[in-house]
Amino acid sequence: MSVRHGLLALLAGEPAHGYGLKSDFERITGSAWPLNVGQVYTTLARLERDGLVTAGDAADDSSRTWRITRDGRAELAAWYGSPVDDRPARDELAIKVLVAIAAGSVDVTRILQAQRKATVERLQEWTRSKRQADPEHDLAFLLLLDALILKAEAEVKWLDLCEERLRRRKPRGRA
Amino acid sequence: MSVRHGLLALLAGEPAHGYGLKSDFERITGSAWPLNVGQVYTTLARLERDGLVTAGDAADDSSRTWRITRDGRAELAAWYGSPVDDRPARDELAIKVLVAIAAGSVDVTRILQAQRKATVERLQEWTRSKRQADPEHDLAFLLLLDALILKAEAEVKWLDLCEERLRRRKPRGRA
DNA sequence: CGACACATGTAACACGTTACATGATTTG
DNA sequence: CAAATCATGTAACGTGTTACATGTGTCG
Repeated sequence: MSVRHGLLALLAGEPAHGYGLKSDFERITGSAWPLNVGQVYTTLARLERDGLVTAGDAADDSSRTWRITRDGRAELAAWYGSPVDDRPARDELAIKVLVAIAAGSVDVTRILQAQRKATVERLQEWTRSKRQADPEHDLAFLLLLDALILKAEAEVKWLDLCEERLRRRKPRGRA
Repeated sequence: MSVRHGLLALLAGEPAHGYGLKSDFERITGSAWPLNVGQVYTTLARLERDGLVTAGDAADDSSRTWRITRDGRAELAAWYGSPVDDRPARDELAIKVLVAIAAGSVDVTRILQAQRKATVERLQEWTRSKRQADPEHDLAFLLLLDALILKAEAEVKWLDLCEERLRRRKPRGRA
């Protein structure tokens, strides 16, 4: 529900056109998460269906101005006020590794190393970007990079841990 | 595509019934990610549609045995062989914080602290579970806990970083 | 017999996402 | 004028997810 609530949050600031929301969203998220403009409109339609936003008819000037409703503000406040989902979302990488281990006949180490390589590469890109960012102006972008970097670091740590645990278990089949 | 590929991977080991796949999946992922059995069947139907699995008709004994196809094995190998999605998935927490900052009129610190509290709580639960796990038998479960813990730790670090960066920027409005 | 695990499946909906069609306005 | 940007929207599809309906077998 990121896009949904993201747009709601933007509209809480001031009414806007669908097209503008796309730009705002991308500016705020430093273009790390591009948003297809079509998705803005589908999402707005769903928000309208749920009574969280309204828009004047486009009849007059072919551009609709979207506004958040009272219910919308309540929903937004609830979103802000409650921590992001309590139980862990399905993690594709973890599932991949776990089923690979369970399968037995798969070269798990190769998977781990390939993933590690890819993740470290992304990590370096982001670290590079971070050095070039201006802490005064690009605060949001910087925070975003921090998030990506910390996540990637955690992933690398986990991959290493997997290898270690596997090695520690594996001593069998060989002298 | 976690469920989809997860089931495919399980079927690569040996043919199975839909119901059994549910149990296998949950056993392997330590019941951290329960899988509604209905989803198993919808997913199997989609895999069948895509030619990645086949199943005999249930006509005979009302239980269908699902098998992976050659295309299925190819797809699975591709999944194993390529790192998990290159560009970062939309991160609800990051988006929440970024739009909250952009909004200006939202108490970001409260959001950060509420989230921190919730995350630390989960962290402690998982750490407790980890202490009780047997490294010999519950290897998969242990790895899963490691993943959750490392992720949560990264999240906490990020939340702290956000607060710090905000504090560092904020010195205004007060003597 | 009654509860529980085994077993299958459909219908409906959620959000996310892309591709496509269309037009107005601005600017080089 | 042509290209880019602004602007709106629909159609279609993907996975994930839940609720519901249905039946068999087994064990206490």
